[in-house]
Amino acid sequence: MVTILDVARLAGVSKATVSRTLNGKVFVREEVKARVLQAIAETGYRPNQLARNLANNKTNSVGLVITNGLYNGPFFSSMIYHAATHSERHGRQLVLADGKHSAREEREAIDLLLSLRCEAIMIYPKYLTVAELDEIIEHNKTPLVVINRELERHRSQCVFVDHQQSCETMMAHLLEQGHTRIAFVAGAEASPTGERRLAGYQQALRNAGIEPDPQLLVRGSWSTDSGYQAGRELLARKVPFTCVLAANDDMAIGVAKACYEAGLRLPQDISLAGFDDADIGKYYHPALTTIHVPMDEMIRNAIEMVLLPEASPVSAPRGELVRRESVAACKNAH
Amino acid sequence: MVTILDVARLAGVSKATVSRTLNGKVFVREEVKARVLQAIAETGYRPNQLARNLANNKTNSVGLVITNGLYNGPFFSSMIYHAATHSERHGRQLVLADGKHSAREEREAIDLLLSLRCEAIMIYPKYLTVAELDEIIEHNKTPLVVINRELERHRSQCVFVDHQQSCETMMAHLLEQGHTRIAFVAGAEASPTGERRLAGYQQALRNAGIEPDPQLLVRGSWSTDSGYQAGRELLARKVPFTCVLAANDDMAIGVAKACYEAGLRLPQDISLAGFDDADIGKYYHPALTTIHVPMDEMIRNAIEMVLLPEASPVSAPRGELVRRESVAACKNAH
DNA sequence: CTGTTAGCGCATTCAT
DNA sequence: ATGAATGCGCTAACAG
Repeated sequence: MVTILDVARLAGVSKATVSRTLNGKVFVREEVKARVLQAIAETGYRPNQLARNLANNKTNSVGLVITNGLYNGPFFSSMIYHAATHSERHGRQLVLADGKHSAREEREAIDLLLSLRCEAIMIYPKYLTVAELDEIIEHNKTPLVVINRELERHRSQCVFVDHQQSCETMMAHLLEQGHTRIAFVAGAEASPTGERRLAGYQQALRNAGIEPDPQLLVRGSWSTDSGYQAGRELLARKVPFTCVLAANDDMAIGVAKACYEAGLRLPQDISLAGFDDADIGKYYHPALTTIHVPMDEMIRNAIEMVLLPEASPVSAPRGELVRRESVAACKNAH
Repeated sequence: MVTILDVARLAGVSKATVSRTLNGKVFVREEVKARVLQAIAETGYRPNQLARNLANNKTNSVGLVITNGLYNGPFFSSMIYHAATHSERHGRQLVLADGKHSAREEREAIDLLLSLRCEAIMIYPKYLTVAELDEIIEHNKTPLVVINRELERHRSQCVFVDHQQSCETMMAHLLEQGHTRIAFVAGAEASPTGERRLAGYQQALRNAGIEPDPQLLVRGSWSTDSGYQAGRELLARKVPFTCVLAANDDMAIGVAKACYEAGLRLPQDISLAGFDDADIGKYYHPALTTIHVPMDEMIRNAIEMVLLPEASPVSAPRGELVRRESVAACKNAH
């Protein structure tokens, strides 16, 4: 591998001069600069970022910890997309680390990013609890921001949306359409997001004077397939309902498949709604009513929090109802 | 930041000893080791990977260049997922670099990864031509593998599937179902993948004694929305067709939306098929007939090629027909 | 404007 | 088994 020294020798200058012409902070005589550039071209020299970063004690990179198994779905691919875009916008390289399947591994992923000397770290936690995250933040010097968790002790180190209230917004819409027998496909157990959405569902029902019927509740695990299974389960119970709300769009689409298989029409026979506003929802038939989670804004906020600590704190973005075709007025409504 | 020296001092040993207990290659007296570990715990020391990598001249990382704007779709999210999984399996960290919007920027992304001293680099090119890729491979010492391009001069540095023949396989199925008026929604212009699929479409038609009708061909740009527009365009032309083949699943779903809007039923009125076997296809209604592109296998091969150069070369995986519900026998068939 | 020197933090000789 | 010294490739004073 050709180093800066090789270039310096070939150009008949010192390493420092090569470094200078490369970094352009200090003036170098045009003639000398030309010789150096020439030597660089001839040797095919490429600065070693490792050495550079070590010398500067600065890496120009931000890390993102998420569970690899999740990259796949539309939700996380959108997250990675925005993370990469906004990192780039701030001149930083995005480094991904896999949180895998346990709190310990999520910690290790953070450690890896820390040892890589990322300037800042973002984490979309799956296993680490709020208390553990608080502790990690407190024991670390590098800026750390948690995505999708509310950290009461660290308001400037988290971005999130209020899932419960988003769900209540959705429920208000559903109830307004005359639905009262609304089934709910919950997210994975122990998922804070899932629990908040479930809580919103139950709260909205009670506010409307309706006691949640356990027969109308079934648990999925976020995947489309789990939504499909949940839909079948719901149908098999033979309890009446006119509307299904799934805790994310993927599961909603799974539910739709189960309905279609049972010969039901959407939205004429069953109304359906989800959460997240995945791209597919817009093109699905019928187009899926959902709650838009402002991923772009969340990630942008997260990156700015962590890269521009002096920036004014931003308010939590809110989920927004997106009315499309999959929810119709309830025909049985009196 | 606490360094190895701080730990050494606190433990009353030399830096070398700390390094040794950390790397475990050389024996260290248990008692001393314990003291060192103790000191590490007390100081919260975390080895600096930069320094470590520089000293070892080795980074344990592999780079992946793709166009950020593409992260979003199911195709690329699946790619990133598998890339991360297989890198991990080989103990390597995946680093993403954005190829952005031009050949120059794709080159820069490679350069970045090179300067980061990734051990190996994978690229899913969008703008760089085969000739340029050949040249890049020849001028570089670090292993480089190109995904989704056939490099005749570098058989061991590329993984790909034969899109034309995959398309012919699909067409054979469609023709077999009695369709003769088959519309085609092509991919983005100048996309080799798109062109190969288009060529397969036309070739299959000619082989069946049917002259491709330009009225049945419309160009999209891979996105669902472009598929939707293409579908509307097709319908607006008022030329008869019984089947639409889209160059990827996203566009197929866009076409489906256009059909539904026009009051057409799938597959009774129009058969529909796509490519890539995106997850959604399985749950779409009707479930989408498609060609499975073995992303998992491709990426695994790519990583092994580049990390285990002595491994025996693998044969190109083939796209496989996945028959589902969106294609029905042509009722007009004589 | 340019060369010299001294680190950045760690791994690895070579001695002991 | 452990310590001292050297170097990885580069940047940043410090001189001149």
